[in-house]
Amino acid sequence: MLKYALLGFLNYESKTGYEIKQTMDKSTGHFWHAKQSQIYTTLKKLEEDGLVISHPEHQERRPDRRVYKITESGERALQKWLLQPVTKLDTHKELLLLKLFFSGKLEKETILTQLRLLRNLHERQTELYKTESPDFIEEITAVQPELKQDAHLWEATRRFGELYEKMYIRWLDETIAMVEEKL
Amino acid sequence: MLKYALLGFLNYESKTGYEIKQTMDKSTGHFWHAKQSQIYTTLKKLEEDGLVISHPEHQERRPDRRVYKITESGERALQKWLLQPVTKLDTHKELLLLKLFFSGKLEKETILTQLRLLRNLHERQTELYKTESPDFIEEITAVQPELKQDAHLWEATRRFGELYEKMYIRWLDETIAMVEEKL
DNA sequence: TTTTAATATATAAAAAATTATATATAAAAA
DNA sequence: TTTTTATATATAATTTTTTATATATTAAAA
Repeated sequence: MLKYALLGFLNYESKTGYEIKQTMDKSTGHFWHAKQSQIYTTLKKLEEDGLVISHPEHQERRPDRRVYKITESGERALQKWLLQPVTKLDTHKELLLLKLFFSGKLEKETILTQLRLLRNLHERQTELYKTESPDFIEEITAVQPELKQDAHLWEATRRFGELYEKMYIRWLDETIAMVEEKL
Repeated sequence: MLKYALLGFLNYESKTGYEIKQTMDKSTGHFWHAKQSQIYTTLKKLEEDGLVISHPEHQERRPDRRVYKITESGERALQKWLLQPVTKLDTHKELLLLKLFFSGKLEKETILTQLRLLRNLHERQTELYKTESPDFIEEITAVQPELKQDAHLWEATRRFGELYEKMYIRWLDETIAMVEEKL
């Protein structure tokens, strides 16, 4: 699927792999991420398949860079993908749940310490969703008001992150209380 | 991390790769899953590393099977891993969010159809959490009451799934309303 | 002013995960 | 009674993802 994420970004404007990485981290990062190396190799494959084209740009005081541009074929592929509905749920990996599942023989306090530590991490993440991400959206639409429709959808994805964190903290509180009482 | 999941299951009792797959699908499936092929190859690696040992069992009317057993070294590795706290959040991939993020140019009705379809999927998943999973936990503790502590933790992981689905549906309802109003 | 960290760019190697393929029996459906 | 589907077992090939490595400049810190 990463290929479609890359096409999605390039459909707004041409970019280098490096720039795409920066943009992703600030926008889709919390529901779709990739390492820089993976972005570079996927861009190469997209070019082999004719969905993007690139040209090198010489730079004076930086390594040369390679700018990628979506092709018509790439636009069609993106459009086709966007029109396909999602027909099954994603599966996720939650390390904390995996550990907890097998923690029946650990001491109560060990489990509680781990749960409380994680609660802190999620508190911090919640703050990030409430501040950083909306700023990012406002910045963009200030400069490019034609992206207002897009911005509503971006905001919906940010909102998902916020609700997710709230849910997680609620579950942690419930689970901490349960462990205190019943284990 | 799959290796620790496998050690976790084998720490309850010896099993074949096939059996582990069945058990995983019914228990950790919603927060930690693996394909059968991956389970087999990871079991092999665990044996090379001395964390499990296996022996083949001849069967009359079935292909021979290979039963894996955790070693002392494996038990120590599992214990050590369980004691390490989780220090950073998992990242997830949510296909629907990725599509939505790039859907600014799609027709309103196309987006709504996709959101409503996904809402159905999540409704069904919610039902599964409310019925299937608790049954599974009750079955086990009926036969092995010494696993009651474990069962509380298993129930907590099931509860996570339930809260997650509720949150997802709430977000879908919010988002559907937003699209109807603002796009 | 030397060292360290950050920015900008990318490839190579290794590990993890998915998809495809293979064999054999039993049970169910056509 | 032939075909299909489900159960039980596993390996091979491919794709995806992560980790490690590489180069060069600028800015910041010691």
